[in-house]
Amino acid sequence: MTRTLATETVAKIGEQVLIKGWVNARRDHGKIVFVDIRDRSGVVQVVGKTDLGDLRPEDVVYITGLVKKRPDNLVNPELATGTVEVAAEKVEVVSKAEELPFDMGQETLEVELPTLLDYRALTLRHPKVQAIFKVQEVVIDSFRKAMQAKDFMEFQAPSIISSAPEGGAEIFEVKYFDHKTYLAQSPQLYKSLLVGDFERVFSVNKVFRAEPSVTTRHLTEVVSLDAEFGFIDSWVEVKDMAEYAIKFILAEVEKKCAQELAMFGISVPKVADEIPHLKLREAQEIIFQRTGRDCRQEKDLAPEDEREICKWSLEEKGSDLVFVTHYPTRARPFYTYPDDKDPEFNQGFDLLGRGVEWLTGGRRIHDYQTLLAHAKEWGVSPENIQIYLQAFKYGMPPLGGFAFGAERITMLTLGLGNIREATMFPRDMERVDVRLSTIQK
RNA sequence: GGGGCCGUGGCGCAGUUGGUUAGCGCGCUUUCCUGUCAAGAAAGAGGUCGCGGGUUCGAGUCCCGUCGGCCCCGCCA
Repeated sequence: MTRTLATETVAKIGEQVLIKGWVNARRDHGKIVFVDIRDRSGVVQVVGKTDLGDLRPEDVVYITGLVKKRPDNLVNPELATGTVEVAAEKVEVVSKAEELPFDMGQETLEVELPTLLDYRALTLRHPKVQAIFKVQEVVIDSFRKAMQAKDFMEFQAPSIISSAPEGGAEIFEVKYFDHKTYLAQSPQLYKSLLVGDFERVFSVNKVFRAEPSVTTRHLTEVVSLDAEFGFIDSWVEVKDMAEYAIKFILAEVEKKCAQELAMFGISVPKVADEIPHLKLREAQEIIFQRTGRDCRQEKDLAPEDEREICKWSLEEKGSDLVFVTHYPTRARPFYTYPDDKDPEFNQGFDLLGRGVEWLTGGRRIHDYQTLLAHAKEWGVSPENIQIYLQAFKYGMPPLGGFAFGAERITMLTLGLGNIREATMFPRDMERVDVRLSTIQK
């Protein structure tokens, strides 16, 4: 007999089926026993005699039985398969589970972060935990679809690089035969140079940052959603493309993940018809006006300021998302394009949402001589970025691009408190599946 | 790298101004129960309070050290 998935039972009333899955819960009434069986489609109730009484949570079972329509008074409206149940005839335990370290039967898995991650193979079975990664899948998939719809070509960026394009402190060194190489902290230089070859490119890949920071929003290994394109008239076009992408992504999440969002009791971030954008100095002025906190000379917004400007955006503009543009030129990498009117500030931007950065982007310098001059001024040796410079030496259109953090979009869309929850196997300074401080002893 | 907080049975927590046998919920074991869907009921097992030292007649409860964890800041996606 071929397997029937849990949710397929509703269409098979009166039929004999074979259900394969995990025991989600067992309710033993003595002469009658109920067992919820979970598979990738969902959960269905199996009803039977005492032979179901020995089943324990997470046992893998094959159950043959008859699908029965439940009487009206026994329908469970909370369950997608609540109108039916499977009357067990044969029960086979394929794999017996040991006693669980915590209760998996709760609607919300009530464990602390270390427990959640220490038992990752197990906690990933919980429906609400799975919902996080369903959302993440849609985020990444819809980024691809958004860029493809705009004629961008996906490419594979290298992870092993020979020099650090954006400063050196936060980069992992890699032993590479007899040479010193690094893990890429961004596909930046590659996506930019590829604009000289393909005009419009994007990539979905891991980037690595050796920043010694342990916060709720930093990881050492993250999924970067990158895009870059040429023949732009101004940085505004780059911002608009990023805006298009995130609107597309959030609309897809809203459409495809209604159930998942409901589990977290949250809706996708509110986006205004046009996402508000303001210069860093304007943002700082607003913060000063609203809070009296004077950060007007700072080169960036502190986390507290980011939260405040997001609050402002939601209250005044009805948007959870807000662009902050024109950061001090010296505070950004050598390739960012200084503003024509005010070269102290550049044509770059961040997208903030629900208090945290989602994206960084901007226009890049396309003129070869200017780029060379900037590289030198920034202390970047031209020999180290030869492959990059080559693209600009032989004709490069005006260009720009942006990069989203996939885990951050997931985290903030669902309102999670820690980015590690939005990562299946998070890497940070103190954890690589196991806690490093524990195994070093 | 700087600062704050925390560490009590498998999990999540409570333990008043230090004072007799350390509590609760979930889970676990046994029993009862034919309609539950976080099933219910009854009984039971399981901790000496991260570790080391100190103060005290007496410490989970105060002090020092140590190990571990969480959060905030710097930096960023």
